[in-house]
This record gives sequence, structure tokens and C-alpha cells, in this order.
Amino acid sequence: MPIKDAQTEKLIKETAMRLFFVEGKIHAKTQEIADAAGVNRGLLYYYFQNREQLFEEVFAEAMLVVENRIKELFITSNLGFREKLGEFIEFFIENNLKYPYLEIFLITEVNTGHRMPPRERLMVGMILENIERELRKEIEKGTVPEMSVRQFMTNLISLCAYPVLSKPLLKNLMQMDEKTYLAMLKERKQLILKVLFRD
Amino acid sequence: MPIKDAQTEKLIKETAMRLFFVEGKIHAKTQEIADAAGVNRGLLYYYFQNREQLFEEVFAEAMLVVENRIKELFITSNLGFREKLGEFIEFFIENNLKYPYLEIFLITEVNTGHRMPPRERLMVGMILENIERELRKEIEKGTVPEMSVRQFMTNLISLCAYPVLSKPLLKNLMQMDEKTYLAMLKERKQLILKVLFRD
Amino acid sequence: MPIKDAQTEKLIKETAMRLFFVEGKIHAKTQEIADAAGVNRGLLYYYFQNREQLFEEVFAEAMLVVENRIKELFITSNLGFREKLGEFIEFFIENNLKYPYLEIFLITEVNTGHRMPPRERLMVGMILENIERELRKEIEKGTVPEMSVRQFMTNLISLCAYPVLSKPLLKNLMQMDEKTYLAMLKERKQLILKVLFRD
Amino acid sequence: MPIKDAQTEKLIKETAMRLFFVEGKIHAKTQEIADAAGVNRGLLYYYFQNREQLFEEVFAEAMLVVENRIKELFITSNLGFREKLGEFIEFFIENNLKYPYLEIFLITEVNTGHRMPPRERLMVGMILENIERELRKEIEKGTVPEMSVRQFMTNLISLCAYPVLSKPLLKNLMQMDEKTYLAMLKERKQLILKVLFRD
DNA sequence: GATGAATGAGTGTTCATTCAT
DNA sequence: GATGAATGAACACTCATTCAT
Repeated sequence: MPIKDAQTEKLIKETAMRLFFVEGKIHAKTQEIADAAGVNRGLLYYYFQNREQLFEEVFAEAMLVVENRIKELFITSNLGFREKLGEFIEFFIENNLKYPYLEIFLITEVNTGHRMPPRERLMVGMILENIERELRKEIEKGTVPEMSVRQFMTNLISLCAYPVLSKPLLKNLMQMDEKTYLAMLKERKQLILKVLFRD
Repeated sequence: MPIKDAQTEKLIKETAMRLFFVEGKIHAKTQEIADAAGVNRGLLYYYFQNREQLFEEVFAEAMLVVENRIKELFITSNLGFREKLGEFIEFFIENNLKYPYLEIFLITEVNTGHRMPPRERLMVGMILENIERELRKEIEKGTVPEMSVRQFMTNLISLCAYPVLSKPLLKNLMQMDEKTYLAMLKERKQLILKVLFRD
Repeated sequence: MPIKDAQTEKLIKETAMRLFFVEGKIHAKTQEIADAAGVNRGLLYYYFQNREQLFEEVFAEAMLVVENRIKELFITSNLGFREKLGEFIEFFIENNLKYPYLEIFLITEVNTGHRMPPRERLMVGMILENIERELRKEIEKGTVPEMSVRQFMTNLISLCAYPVLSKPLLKNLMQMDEKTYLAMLKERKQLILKVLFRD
Repeated sequence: MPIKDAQTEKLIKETAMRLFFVEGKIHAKTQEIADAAGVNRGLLYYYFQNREQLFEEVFAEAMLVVENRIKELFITSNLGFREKLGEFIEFFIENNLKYPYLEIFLITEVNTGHRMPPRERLMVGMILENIERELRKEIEKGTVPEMSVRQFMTNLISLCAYPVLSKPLLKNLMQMDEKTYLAMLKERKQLILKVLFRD
């Protein structure tokens, strides 16, 4: 007996989100999605044109959260440089923990040329300029070794993203249990700043 | 008494390697593989039990190179700490550039629980111990901020792996062309050491 | 006590009639029919048991018009032979122009054994006898070459039906525009009599 | 156990031809076609891209026979006018008897705008001119009543095509059994000439 | 009466795999 | 060794039909 209120569409989307980006079942069959949501398979097509469309909506929704947070931090907010970066690290790690397969999917998609990152919408140009200005000051102060803003951002993102994205791999390689690994990730929020800035 | 020498098997494997890990066509159909190798589809089944088996052999071969290099560096060699790390960075970046989809696949596989990294074979325990010993000295000297060997290794690997693994994404986000990005990666070999060690 | 008057049923039927037999969308989906009628799909099932039932009613209605006219002409009326045939030709051509897909559907249905023509109801036996009587006279007069009533009727119907039924095909083959073709059809009403009778 | 020689493709095509145009199962499912041919359903896709492609090939082949015969008669041959028409009538009736659903399909397709008749390939312009020339002579001689070549051709084709195309309908309406109806059709080859020409 | 939601049977198509030659 | 043919188990998607409100 199906849930009757109009929340069904939301239910399907949330179920799909979980399967795709939490459980990593990017190739989940329409049947699996329907089963997981406890609805009839045909219903997916009632609410979404096809599997692709459902996927796109779910993906877009997930990306939107990231976009909004980034704009909020780097465009709107009035935080100091390190506070901004701190918040960013925090958000980036948390969001990747929440949707462990989102970024890996994005990377794969861009890699294979199936998708382009939304440079425009993200206002990357402006963000990079802002960060460069602040970075130059730090380099002059000697708190950051001489490097381009691109190298700096690459370091920042790498240090945030990779440990989350490859959690099971690193966890296993370094013999850590779930709790210990999560503790380590939590610690990183400070550690990354300590690595980037030599105060 | 093989009439045509066993080059064919090698040809198939190399073609598959290219498709899977160079071009990222992890889901390449048997037909595509056969076509790319210029052989009949049925022939794949003569040399390999099935698609899975072919994939495994190709994957294992690719991983073996990594394993051997790591053992060579961290177990066999007599290099100093920074030299070891320098060589490791160099190799890691180069190998990931050569097979851009190898690590991303490994991560995904371990993430989804379909595969375990070969801890034993890699002698990770011993390597970690060795590195920890050297790391402690550096921390005492004050050239590295206080952190666990696990955090240190996580930083090292993140700084090497992520920029290569997400090359198209970062390249596009930061508006760089292929040449510039490769130059940036080359530069990173020194930069990573500069970030890790505060000499 | 119907709140909205029963026009809706009629609306649906007329819409279906148009789709099926005017526009030739014999396989129109229930959704298309509902959309074209501006009603909800489920409503079709309120008024008609199922799609088949709707189709049957529409088809029966269309056939009834033909039946009535034929009976009127050949059973009831007191017209002379040629007048009867003249009226029949006129009606047959006009009705086929109005519902271009009706006869082709009927033919197909009878061809495939899904349907039988309503011989009884049409009183074909009596009509054939009547016509035969008149035809004999003409043959004796020499205004019609010797032939069975069946051949005669076959000629008559062929000369009326085919040019309408295959209008787009013949129109295109013979390079005629819509207006010219319709003019030709109009002319045929006289021409057919001229071909059948050698006065 | 499948028939192994390369005749399988032919077998599939011939089976499809039979289902589509002999038995009138224009919408035969791929499964029905495969079953009727005694082959696996997937095999259809081995030989033909998809159902549509199979259909097209079968249809094109059937049309080719008609085209060739028409060109042979009206372009190549040196027969006299009535001989040409006699041969055409004969062929047209026979071919329609062989593939009873071919023309009805063609008509429907052209009607619905899904297809255009191959005017160019058929060299309709040239054929119409040739016939017109001969027709004029007959009209002058008084053996044919005054009419355009288009009306004449329309009559000719109608008298040939319709009785075959609607065989089951007419047969039933006029109470004839298969044998009698076929005899009537055979008779028509002379009768049609007798109707067209008043010798 | 009317509607949107839900269902399930069916249908074309893909593809790894097997097999006879 | 190598090939083309053949198979069968999916799988995405469509659509007539039902049902609760």
C-alpha cells in the first residue's frame, strides 16, 4: 500500500540520493531504487521522465548545496582569511562524509568528459582573485611559502578531499577502525591549517 | 605448440589496460575491447575465462608495478628520508598520470567493499614503522609540526594523488590548459616537500 | 443528478472519433485521447469500460451512418437506378473524405479476421437482388457490358472508394495539389457513371 | 538447435515478410517474429539493428519487386497499349494477392505522412506522359470517353487494387467463398479492359 | 463526476557468454 | 587459435487500467 501524499516524489529522490551518493550504488537499477523506496517501478517514470532525469535531479540537488555554501563563504561572508578556510575545510569534509560518492562521481564525470563543472555559477574567477589577494599578504608575512594561488588551492582541496574520498582505502591501509578514522578526520580540520600556515 | 605466438593474449591485455585505466572506459563492453584489439569477441573467452577475469589480470598487473616500486623504495632502498619521499612523490604522480583511472577505480572498489587493499603484500606495517621512526626525528628537530604518522602519510598521499586524480576537474575550475597544468604538477614534486617540511 | 451534464461523454467520443478516423491515429494512447479532449485519463474509464469499449462505440456510431444511408437509398427510396447509384457515389465519396481512415480500418479489421461486416443488418441480400434486377435490364439494353452483379458492384465500389482511401498516395504519385485532387474527386461523381454506363 | 548456415538472415527476413505482409501482422512483436522463424529473439538484433530496420528492409524488398515490374512494363517493354495495361492489371492483382497487406500498409503510411512514395525512382512523370499519348489516341477513336490521364489511371488502379485489398470484406458482403472470389478476380483481368475500353 | 497517484504486464534492446566449425 | 552465429538473462521504459479521495 503506497504512501499517498505528494511526498512520494520526495521519497523517491531521497532514496535515490542515498543509493547513488551515500551507498555508492551509482548504477542502481530502476528496480532497486523502486524497491528501496517501497514504490512501484513504473512510478519512477510517473514522476521523472526516465532514470537519467531522476539521476540528474538528485545530482543537481546535491551539487547545489555545495555551490551555495561556497558562495556564502567566499562571496557573501565577512570572515577573515583563516576563518573562511577553516569553515571551508569543515564543510568540505563534513559534506563528503555525508555523501561519500558525490565527489568521486563528479571527478569521474568530468574526467570522462561527460560533464563540466559550473565555473560560471560558482564564480570561481572572483573567488580565486579574492583568495590570491589574501594569500599574497601571507606569503609576504612569511607564513606561507612562496607559491601560486593555484598551488595553494590545490593543496587545500587535496588535503580536505582525498582523505574522505578514499576513507575505506586509507582506513584499511593504515589499520584504523571507523571511530579512530573519524577522529583523525576531525583532527585534520586544525591540522590542515597548521600545514598550510606556518605560524 | 601455439601456431600464432602468445602475443595475442598480451595484445588483448594491453588493449584492455588502455581502455580501462588510460581512457577510463571501465565499463567497456567485450565488443569494444575486442574491436580495439582488432580481434574477435569470442577470442577473449579463449584467453580469459570471462570479462571479469580479464579485468582482474589487467588490474593486478597495474597494481603490481605500484607495489614493487613502493617496496623497493621503502623496504629495499638505502635512501634518506626526504629522498625516499621525493622518489615516492615522483613515482606516484607519474604513475597516476600514466593510468589516470587506476586509483579512482581502486578507491571506488574499496569504498564499495568489493575489494580489499593488499596490506600484507604491501608490508604496510613495516613501512609505517620505518616512516614513523624518521618522522619522529623531524618533529623533534621542529621541521615538521607535531602529528601522527598517519596524519603525515595522509597529507603526503593526498597532496600527490588528488591533483592528478581530479586533473580535469581542477584544470577546468582553475582555468588552466593542459601544458600549464602539467607544469604545475611537475612543480609540485618540490612544492609538496616544501609544504611537508619546514626547513 | 449529474452535476456536469453528460456532454463530457459526448466530448470524449467526438474527440476519439476525430483522432481515430479523421486524423488516422487508430493507436492513439488513452493519454493522447484524454489530452485532446481536455479531460483526465481516468475519466475515460468512468464513461467507458476500457479503451476497446470506447473504440467500439465510436466505430459503431460511424458505421451506423453508412448503414442508414445505404438502407435509405436502396431499400426505402423510390429513385431510379442511376439516381440511386449517383446518390450512393456521392455519399460514399463524401463520407470517406470526412472520415478518411474509417474504411481503411474496416478493411484491415475484416482482413485480419477481427471483425465481420454486418451483412444481416445491411440487408445486403435484398439490395443485391434489387440491383441485379435493374442491372439485367441495362445489360439487355446494351448500356452495360455483360457481367455479374457482383462484378458490377465491385467496379462501383472500387471506383468510389479507392481514390479517396488512397488520396495522399495518388495525389503525390500524380503530382496534384489538394485543390486539384478534390476537384478531380468531385468530377468523378459523373465520370464513374460514364464509365459504368455506355449511354 | 539453430540452423547454422548463413541463410538465417534470409529466414528471418522471409518470416518477417510473411508475418507483416502476408498475414497482416504489421505490429508483430519481435518475440513473435523470432518464434515464427524458430530463432532466438536476440538474433534479430544480430542481423538487424532493430525491429524498425528489419521492417524497412523487408518493406523495401517488397516494393522493389513492384517498382521493377512497373518500369519493365512502361519504360522498357515494346508492348502495345492494351497489352501493357493487361500485363499491369495481371501483375497488380497477382502481387496484391501474394502480399495482401503490402498496399494497405503503403496507403496508411503515406496517409499518415510517415512515408512518401518514390516518385522519382518510379519515373512516374515519364510513364504518365507515355500513357497520356496513347490515351489521347483512344479518346479520338472514341474507344474511351473523354477524360484526363489522371482520371484514367485512377480508374485503372482502383479497379485493380480495391477488390484485392478488400477481399475479405467484399467476399463476405457478397456471400462468396474463397474459390468463387478468386475466380471473380481472375475474370476481372479481362473485365477491367472491357470496362475501360468500349471496343 | 473528476483527478492524480499507483500498478503490473509487456516490449524492444543490450550484452556477456557459449558453441560449432 | 580464431571466427561468426546463437543464446538467454537482464533492463529501461511504456501504457492500459485501477483506486483512493
